[in-house]
Amino acid sequence: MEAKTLSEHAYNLIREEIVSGAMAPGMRLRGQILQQRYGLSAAPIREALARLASDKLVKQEGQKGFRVVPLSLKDAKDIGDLRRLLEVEALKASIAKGKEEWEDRVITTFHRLELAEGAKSSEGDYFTALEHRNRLFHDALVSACDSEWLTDMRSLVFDHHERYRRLSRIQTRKSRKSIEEHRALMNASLSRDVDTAAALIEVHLRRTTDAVEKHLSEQEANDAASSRTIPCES
Amino acid sequence: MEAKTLSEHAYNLIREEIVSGAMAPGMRLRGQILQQRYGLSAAPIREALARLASDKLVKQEGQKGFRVVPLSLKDAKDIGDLRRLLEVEALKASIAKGKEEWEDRVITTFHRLELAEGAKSSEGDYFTALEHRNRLFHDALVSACDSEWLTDMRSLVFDHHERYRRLSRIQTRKSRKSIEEHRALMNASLSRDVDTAAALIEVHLRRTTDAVEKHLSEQEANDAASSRTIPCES
DNA sequence: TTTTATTATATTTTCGAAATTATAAATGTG
DNA sequence: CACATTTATAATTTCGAAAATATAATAAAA
Repeated sequence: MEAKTLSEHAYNLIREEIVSGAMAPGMRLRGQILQQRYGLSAAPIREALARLASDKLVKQEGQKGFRVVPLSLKDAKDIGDLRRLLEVEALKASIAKGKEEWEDRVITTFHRLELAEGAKSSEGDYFTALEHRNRLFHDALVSACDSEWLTDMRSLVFDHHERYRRLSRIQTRKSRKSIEEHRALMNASLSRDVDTAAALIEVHLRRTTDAVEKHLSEQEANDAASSRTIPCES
Repeated sequence: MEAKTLSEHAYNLIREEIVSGAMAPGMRLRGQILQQRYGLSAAPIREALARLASDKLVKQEGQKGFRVVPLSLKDAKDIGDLRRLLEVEALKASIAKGKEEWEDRVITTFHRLELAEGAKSSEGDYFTALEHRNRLFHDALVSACDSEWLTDMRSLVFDHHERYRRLSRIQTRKSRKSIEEHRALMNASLSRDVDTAAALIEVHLRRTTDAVEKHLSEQEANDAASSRTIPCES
């Protein structure tokens, strides 16, 4: 986790800000501003942005600089589909290979997630904490998958999916009983019931994706209506 | 395809050299050498390498510079599995959405591949040409898949898979009747027989992967034997 | 007034060199 | 002779500024 180089450090920082939503979708990433924000020179910043471009988190447009990749309904669907495909596969592999250590990790992270979901939703960065623990639980589930390629790719798609999820979370606050979904998922996984677990995660992911898509299509409708009067350039 | 920036240009050039095998797996990528090779300064070279690092084609080791990611039996398996997963999915989507233009493209690229496979294998860069046309055919098959995410991920994994494929191609020269496999794949796809096409590509990819793995495990056995006497640092 | 050129400004991109870090060689010590 | 320490060398990484490019503002022409 420690950054051996300034480029790497910048990469981690900017990445986190993009995934968390602190840097808004579509936002321009001006070199000078980033440089003084992190107290760095042009080179490491640009290297970080170059890597983020390969991660599809930023987009470089000719010689017009970089910007955070915008959100779109189309991408929400494609990312949702891809995440389901990868996560199901990773979960199957993980269940097949998981040892005691894996079981412990699943149980622990579920417990923490349960606590967070039970807490009152008024607290400060409640959603951030929830999102974090949600990620830790899902990471734990697939952590016994021994294909680095599958896990890395899943992780990348997860990050993108999170950008979308944060959007709809603010509105649909714990409307659905995700605690029970998570528990069922854990139980099926620990009892090595691959088919049930796969079916459960499939449904679980499809639900979150549906919520995102619903929220985004409504928003796009609004945007289309308002942009007829106020053409805006972020 | 045109590079708007020197970084992008360098990225394309180095990428091609790595995927084609011109830059050997494990090889160190010294800045100065790359700079004078392409007539560029440090900045664009490093940006290119940073992007290639996110593509998993090069690895940055602390402050010891970059090197081409080495080949390994483990990665060959993982990449093979992942390619199958993605390509099957992309093919299904493509068959479902493909229009006349897609059919034309599939037929055309198959024809060119057929010609190349029929040619005598003694010619200069016969394998390079074959590899190229093989790629164009497979690209055509999945070209109607409208998920940019799925196609991009597939394309990345395809590149990695190619690195491995080139290795075994030199030995197993057209031992298997890949022309017929490709023809069957085309026919099933064009007649919109999703299940058959999926099964065929599954088998087709598994065969190439098996050949790669076989070749690599033999090589690893040899390496292990010889490295006992001559510890070598590339 | 609208459109097209021209100038000025701001940003990105690239370079060449300095600073940092690793590698190799050389020197000294147990 | 082996082993740790120091010195020298080479490489990567980072900086600060120049070059190239785009954006905005101004002026000229239709």
